Amino acid sequence: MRIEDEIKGRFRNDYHKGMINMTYTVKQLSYDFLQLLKNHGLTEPQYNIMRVLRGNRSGRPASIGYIKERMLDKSSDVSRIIDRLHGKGYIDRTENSEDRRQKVIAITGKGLDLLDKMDDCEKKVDKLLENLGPDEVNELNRLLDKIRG
Amino acid sequence: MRIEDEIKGRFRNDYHKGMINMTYTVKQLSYDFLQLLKNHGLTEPQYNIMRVLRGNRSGRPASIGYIKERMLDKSSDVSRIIDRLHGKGYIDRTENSEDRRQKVIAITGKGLDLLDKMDDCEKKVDKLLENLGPDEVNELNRLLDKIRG
DNA sequence: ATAAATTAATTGTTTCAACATATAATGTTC
DNA sequence: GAACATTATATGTTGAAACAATTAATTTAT
Repeated sequence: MRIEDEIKGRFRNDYHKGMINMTYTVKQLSYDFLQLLKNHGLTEPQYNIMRVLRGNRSGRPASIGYIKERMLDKSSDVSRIIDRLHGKGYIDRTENSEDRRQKVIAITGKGLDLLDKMDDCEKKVDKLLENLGPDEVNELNRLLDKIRG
Repeated sequence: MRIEDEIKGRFRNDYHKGMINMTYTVKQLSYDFLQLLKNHGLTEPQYNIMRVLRGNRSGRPASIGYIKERMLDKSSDVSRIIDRLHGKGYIDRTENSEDRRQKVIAITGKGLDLLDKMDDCEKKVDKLLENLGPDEVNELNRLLDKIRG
C-alpha cells in the first residue's frame, strides 16, 4: 500500500516522503519480528546479544565492550540487558582475571537450547522482504548504502 | 559505505542484509535529526505531535485519538507525551464539552513560536536522502511500498 | 429505561535508549 | 613510584515503546 494512504498527512516532497516511508516500513517489519521473539520471552536487544555470544568463535572471551561493538545500536545499554539475561539463566558473567575491569560473558547451555528453539526467528528475518525479487533487494541495498554515503 | 564494512558480522543472504541495512540506515539518519531536535529541547515524538497540531486545519478540534492516527507510531503513548508538552507550555489541554471523554488539544502561541524557530529541522529532513537522485528516491519509495505489500 | 458494549483517555509496569556521572582497574608520564 | 589519564563497567535519570488494566462517558441493544 502507498505510504500516503497508510499515514494521514501529506509530504513536502519525495525526499521527505522517502524518509518517512523508510521509518514506517522498518517499524512495521520490526513489529512482525518482535511478536515472534516475544513467544520465546526475549526482547530484540536480548536476542541480539544472545546471538553475538553464540557466534563468538573468536577464541577470546566476550566482554561487555566486545558485545557492544557488534550491536546495531552502539549506544545500547549492554550492562543492564546482560543483567536481565543473567537473571533468566541464559548467560554466565564472571570477572576476567586478566583484566579485572572486564567481565567474561558467556552463553549457558540453557541459552543455547533457547536459541536452537528460536530457529523460526531467523527464518522470519529472511522472509521480511520476500515481496521483493532478488534484483530488487540488491537495488535496495545499493540505495541504502548510497544514502549513508 | 557498504553495510558489511560498518557492522562486524556476516549476513546469511541479501534479504537478511537488506533488513539489517534498512534498520541501520534509519537509525543513523534518525540520530542526525535527533541531535537537531535536541537543540530545541524536543524529542522526536514531541516534535511530531506539535507538527500534527499546527497542521490541523480540519476545523475539528484535535483529540488524543486524532493525534494518534497521525503518528508514525500508532502505539505511541500520546497521553503522557502531551503531559510533558503541556508542562513546557507548548500545548493547551481542555475537556471537550461535546464529548466529555475527549480532550481538546491545541498548540499555544509559545508552541507555534518554537516551531517557527525549528525551520532548520524541516530542512534537515528533506536533506537526509540528498545522496540519492530524484529517480532513485522514487525507486526507493516504490520498493518500500512493495515490501509492505 | 436499564443493562451491556464500546470508546477515549489515563495509569501502571517492564524494558530500553540516550545521556551523564561514578567507580574501579589499568596504563602512562614524569 | 606517585600523579594523571584512560578504559571497562555500572549506576542514575528522563523519555519513550509496548503492553495490560482501569475509569469514565457515550452508544447500542433489549
